[in-house]
Formats: sequence, structure tokens, C-alpha cells
Amino acid sequence: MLDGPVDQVAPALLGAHLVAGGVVVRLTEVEAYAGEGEDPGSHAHRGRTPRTEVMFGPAGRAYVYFTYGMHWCLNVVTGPDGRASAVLLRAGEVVDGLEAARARRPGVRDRDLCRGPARLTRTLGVTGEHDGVDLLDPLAPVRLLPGTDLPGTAVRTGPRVGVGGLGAATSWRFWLDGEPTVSPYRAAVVRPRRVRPAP
DNA sequence: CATCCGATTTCCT
DNA sequence: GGAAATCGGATGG
Repeated sequence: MLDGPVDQVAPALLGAHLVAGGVVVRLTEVEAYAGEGEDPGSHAHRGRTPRTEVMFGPAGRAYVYFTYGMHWCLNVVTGPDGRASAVLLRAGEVVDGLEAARARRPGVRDRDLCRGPARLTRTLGVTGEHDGVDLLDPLAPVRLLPGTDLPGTAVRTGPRVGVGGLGAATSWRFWLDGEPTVSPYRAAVVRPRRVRPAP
């Protein structure tokens, strides 16, 4: 299920279930990232580092990274060993454990609970401590279940969010058409460097 | 809807 | 040493 070109594996994960922290989420939006040297948008592009170590390991592992000083994002490592490809889980619909989800996100509307990669991890209680866990292990604290209920809904594609430069050329973002839980698209923008206060 | 900025990790210079 | 980061919440128009 996780073998093959990552741009084919990624859309196949739509409709799959992610289980963690007493919450079950049906995935509605994902992004594909290829490996070393192939994809400027991928964290593994520049080779193996401590952070990207798990991306070079077996498929089915969780690659969890920290960004923007406060957010965790969850990827599923795909492909054969050494390929370092992964699928970023961007959004989903809570289909079970709604109470637990709401408890973790007070004041958040239901459809926004997992509407965005960092919201998804927060709602499920996924953090860096889950980096490297085997998502296919029935006993793992975070689990990925094959999409048995893939709807007849069309899969739509577009450029990845927050990926600029050459990496923006590929339409490797995949989502289920018409799903309200899909995150709002934000094009990659380069912020002008902030002016430092004079000494 | 647009802008602003947080507060930390990683990786490059 | 420091920019950039697979972003989100708050705030103001």
C-alpha cells in the first residue's frame, strides 16, 4: 500500500483512517514529497540529517517534524528503504472520538479540528515523541488504517502549499473534492526580511 | 480578507 | 550566529 511512486501512493491515502489519542480521522488532504536530490520541496532533498533520518528508513513509519516555533506536522514515510519519500497528512475529518478531539481544541469548530497539518496533529495529540513510530503496528500510539471507505468522490490535485521555487512545479497536493475539512490553499510567499531595529 | 507575528528546531554560513 | 521553516491564531479593516 505504501510502495510505489510517492505521487501515486499519496492520493491512495485519501480516505484512510488515522487513529491517535482516542480520535479517528478520515484523511481528506495530503501532499507528496519525494526523496534526496529529486524534490527541492522535500526535507530530504539535501540528504540525510538527524531530523530526516526516518525518511530514509522503511515505509510506514511516522516522520514528525517541528516548524514555525510551535507546530508539529506528521508524514507517512513511503516507498522502499533509502528512497526518503513521504506523504504529509494535511487535513481530515473526525469520524470518531469527537469528544476527545473537542477537548483538545476548545473553541474550535468541528470542521476545523483537523483542517491543516498542524491542527491535525494537535487534535490527535501527535508530537515529536511519535517520530519514527511504525504506523502499521496495531499497538502503536499512532496508527494508519487502509482506506476501506474510499468514496466515489473525485480526487483533485494542485500545487503544494508553502513550497516555492522548483518544488512548486509539481501538482503534488491531493484532496477529496467538496470536503469542507480541506485546508484553505495558501501559495508559498517569501516574506520580506524583517528590518532589524537600529542599535 | 489581509496582515502580523509568535517562539523553537534545524541546518547552513 | 542566524535565516528559514510542509503554519495557525489573533486582530483590524
